[in-house]
Amino acid sequence: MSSEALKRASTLEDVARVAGVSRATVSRVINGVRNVDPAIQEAVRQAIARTGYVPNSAARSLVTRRTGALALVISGSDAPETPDHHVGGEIFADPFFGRVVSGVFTGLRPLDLHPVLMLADSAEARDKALTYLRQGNADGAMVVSTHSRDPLPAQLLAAGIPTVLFGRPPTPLSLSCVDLDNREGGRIAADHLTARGRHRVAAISGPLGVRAARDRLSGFREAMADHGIHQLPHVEGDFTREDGERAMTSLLRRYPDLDGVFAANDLMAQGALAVLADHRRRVPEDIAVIGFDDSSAATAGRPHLTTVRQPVEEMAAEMTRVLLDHLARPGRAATTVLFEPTLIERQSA
Amino acid sequence: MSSEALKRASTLEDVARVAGVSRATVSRVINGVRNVDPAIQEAVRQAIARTGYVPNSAARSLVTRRTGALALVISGSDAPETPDHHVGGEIFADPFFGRVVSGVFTGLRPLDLHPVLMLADSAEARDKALTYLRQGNADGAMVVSTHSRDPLPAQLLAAGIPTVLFGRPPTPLSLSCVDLDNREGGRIAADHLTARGRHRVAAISGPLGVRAARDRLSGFREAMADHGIHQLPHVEGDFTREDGERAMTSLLRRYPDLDGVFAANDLMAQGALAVLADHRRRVPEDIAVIGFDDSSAATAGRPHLTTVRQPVEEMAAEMTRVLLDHLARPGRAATTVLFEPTLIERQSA
DNA sequence: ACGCACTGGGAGAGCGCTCTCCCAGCGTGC
DNA sequence: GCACGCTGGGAGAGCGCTCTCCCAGTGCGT
Repeated sequence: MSSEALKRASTLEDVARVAGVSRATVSRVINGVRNVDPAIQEAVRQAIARTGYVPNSAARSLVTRRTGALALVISGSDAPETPDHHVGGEIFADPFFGRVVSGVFTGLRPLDLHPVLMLADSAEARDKALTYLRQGNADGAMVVSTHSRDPLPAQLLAAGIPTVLFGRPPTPLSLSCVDLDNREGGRIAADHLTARGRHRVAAISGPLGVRAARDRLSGFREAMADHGIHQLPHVEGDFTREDGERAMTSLLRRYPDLDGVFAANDLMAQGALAVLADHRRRVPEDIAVIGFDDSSAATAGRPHLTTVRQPVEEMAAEMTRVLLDHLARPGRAATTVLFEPTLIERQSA
Repeated sequence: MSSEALKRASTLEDVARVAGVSRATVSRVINGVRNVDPAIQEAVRQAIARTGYVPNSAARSLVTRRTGALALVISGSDAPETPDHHVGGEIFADPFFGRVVSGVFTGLRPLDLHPVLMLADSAEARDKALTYLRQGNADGAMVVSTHSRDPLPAQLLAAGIPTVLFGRPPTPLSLSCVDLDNREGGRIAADHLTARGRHRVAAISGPLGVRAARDRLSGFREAMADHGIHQLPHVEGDFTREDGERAMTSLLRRYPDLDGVFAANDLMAQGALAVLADHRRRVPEDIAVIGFDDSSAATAGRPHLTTVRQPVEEMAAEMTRVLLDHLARPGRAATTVLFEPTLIERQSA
């Protein structure tokens, strides 16, 4: 209204003065707490409009001890920071990341919350993230922790920060988490491959330091053994497409008569597909390929990937809901929500 | 230390008491402001360690008027929210998003800052984002605004929120921005295609409501005209792989003798490649394909895409630096940083 | 010996909000 | 007619921090 509007944001005090009431009443109207006379309510609303008042959230969180922010922590393995690579490049390039973000937004949309993104890809970054959280910059944390010996979940627990994990930690913690039944996923892949009559089968696993990767592999191995196949060529990959290419190349050289491959994620399966195309192997006729995740990579190339679906978006949304629930009702026991993998049958197997 | 550590976080006051100094002195030590006697400094540090003190950032920002958070706003076109789709699914699935995030982290890493992610994909979400920013939840905003008539940049300017844009707005605003010389990128694609002897060429553009898409197309058209080619079949896509497939299919039906295609991003080029494979067209022998971006999609399939590189990570990092600069020195004039596209020659053209 | 700049620490006033008290006014039951 | 609940508004005490003053002590020049 006046020229001072330019220099200084208006405060509750200003609104109260304009409306001719006390600060407390304005606060009541804004937060919808207790009964306030309709006429006064209207006067306050007009005063707010006239002053262009916007509540200051720092002041608010100082007293409420709530920030209205949730952290989404990507706690990867310690990434070597090469000069030509950008921070977290490989993590963010993975469709998995986008799916998690999408799911988190789905869970957050109903409320007025926004995630603050943190990358904890080194001991230093982890400490900073922890400090940041302890300073009360966020009300809680959602942690996508890949590496088994990641200390962050335990640290968050110790710091008393409400936390939900994407993926179960290797040793149980009293933290809530959402996860996929990865072992079952591996089994599904094995069953499908053998049902298709494949018996000379190999696996491209994820990094064995990652629990999900281990579970997928052991589920696959178990089911294969159930089908009488005990010899299982195996190459460890790092979940990137490039590594899928490398793994497939090495597999092809060592076991030229392979007729089936299970890759622990779609990106590596895509890499395998590319190498197979280079070698003029027909998929699925000569060699069947089955991926994992059902990410956008599955239908990016030709043939479309048959894959074990992991409903990442749903899982991330659920993780968000669980965290919100913990914030709403503190002191509730930790829960684990396990999702079931499903087979998505396309062309590659 | 004591049992009260459990119930109440320690404050400056506590540290001061333990160290036997005043609050002000503790604050000085923590913030490294003014000279403090080394002995006292040490005493304060020990007191901090003993009390497990962590500064409360809400209290701090209340007085400093700084939050230490920057917003990364993805202000897309109004997305229809279908029940089966997750929020922002397509945006987050695009490698572009991950590259932006990676670049932002690169720019933020040196400081202790984390981006808070906001999705402004509807008028309502935009209002919420604006409100959030006006409440002082972040010190500034980085906006990836795609759609031409997106009102958000102007609103942020009006609200006096330090803002940097990824991509120039259609009508100049006094906001800083980083962008690619998209027109030049289109030209590069045209020059390369004609240098390869392709004359029956078509374009798959991005949505013409997006300035970058328009610029790429007009640059391409201009250069083609320079080479004597004035007839240019054109299909508008929406930057997704699926739409690339759809566009290529339609192009192939209408112009079966095409020998070159320019797709305005790699995702659509990848879709085109898949359709060409389905039609048994050899790339690049029968038909050359050139993409745009040089994202991970470029080398995902076979053949590898020849593409016009947009250094998204560098651009996002620069956007972050520009914003930090504006925050450090308020009142500086808005700047525009223009990046040059480069040709990355691979197999598809 | 005195004044004076300079160094380093303390006191205390806020920053803008919430929330607990407290209290005036009013209807109700006996 | 009076005590009593009940409704709705105001006063004011913080939340935990920063930062401006202010002031004591020290070393220096003259």
